[in-house]
Amino acid sequence: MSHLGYGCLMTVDREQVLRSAATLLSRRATATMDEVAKAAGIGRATLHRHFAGRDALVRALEELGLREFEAAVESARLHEGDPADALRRLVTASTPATGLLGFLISENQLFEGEHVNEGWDRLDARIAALFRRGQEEGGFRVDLSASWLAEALYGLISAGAWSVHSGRLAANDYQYMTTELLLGGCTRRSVKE
Amino acid sequence: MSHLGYGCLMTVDREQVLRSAATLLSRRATATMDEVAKAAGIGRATLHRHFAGRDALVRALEELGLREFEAAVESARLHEGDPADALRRLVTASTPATGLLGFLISENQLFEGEHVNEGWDRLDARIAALFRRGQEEGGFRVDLSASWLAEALYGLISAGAWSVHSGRLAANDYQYMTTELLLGGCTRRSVKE
DNA sequence: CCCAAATGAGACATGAATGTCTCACCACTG
DNA sequence: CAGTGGTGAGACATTCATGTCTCATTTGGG
Repeated sequence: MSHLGYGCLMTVDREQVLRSAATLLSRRATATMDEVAKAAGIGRATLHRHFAGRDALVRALEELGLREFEAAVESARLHEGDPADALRRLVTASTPATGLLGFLISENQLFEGEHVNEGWDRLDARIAALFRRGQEEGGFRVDLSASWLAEALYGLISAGAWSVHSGRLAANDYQYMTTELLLGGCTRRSVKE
Repeated sequence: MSHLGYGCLMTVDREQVLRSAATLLSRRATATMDEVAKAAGIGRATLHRHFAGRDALVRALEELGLREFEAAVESARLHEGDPADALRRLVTASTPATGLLGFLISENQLFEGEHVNEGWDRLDARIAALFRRGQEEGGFRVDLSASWLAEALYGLISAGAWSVHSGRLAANDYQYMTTELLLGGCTRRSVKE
């Protein structure tokens, strides 16, 4: 039973499989189960033993990504201290999940009519609230809507994840490049022009 | 012969089909040809008459998106005047193509090993050159690499396209939100802190 | 050393999407 | 008022990914 995850010697690392799957699927969503398996370095049969099917795989991806991002949001304590610092903490804490997030962000219509993960909406609201707080406390510009800033954050995370994976951006630079660009864009200028 | 495109009364608007296909596929890349057809408001048979198959459809998408983006880059005259203004012109000129770009940006591994569109690389280089020029002329910060700024631009275009399509961002605000965030992030501060 | 558990490779059946075709219908043309 | 060209709907065969299974092999534990 590798059911609850870690441990269980000799068994496939479920999370590792999901991470490589996310990386592959985020840039070629039509990839075959066989390709997903190969990308994870396992056999297709084994992949099927862990995930009943493609749907189950994608749902597991959603779940893990959401769980990790939620943990990141939690640990970043968005409501405390300087909003800019809170944003930095968020980017730092979510760094390990960028691969999964890249997938969830770009493919966000995974299951047709389905009530788009309420969990995601909740996190989205908390992040937008951070930007709103920054605006109210005077540090962030108010001419860029909080919800747009949240969307921009997702876009930059996604772009950063891909840049790192494709070798155009050093992994060590990811956090700085992302936070600086976003903060630079949403911080109010001390002086006009 | 609707071969060369526009005109031809009574015939399906090829570009319109491609645009709606891009919008759909960018958020659910596994969508069926039938769904693509319905999204475009035409029958599956008609879709097949215009595009030999799924591959042909995607390639046509690539082609049109690249062509439109190239035209935008061209008309923006990136090497002239203030780099910030050039960037504004680019965002403005590329606005009609955001739907297509959103697809091409997120799904950029469309055909396995294939030489990633050299056309795209060329445009990418020109855009990175714009940011580099901005850095050399002193207007843009140099601690964010030009290639990262280019990637960030793509990410923001993609995020903006989706925000507009999903109703979270007014179409009229798209250009302002995108350019202001990016320019705010890459412009050097007149005063420290 | 032997057993249990998990894996990889492959064969196989199934099903869904694909691609092709026919036919009736409508719009515009001459 | 035919005639032409494009279309939608549906039937159909086919392909290919999927999902299930078996079996040999490897790995780690008792």
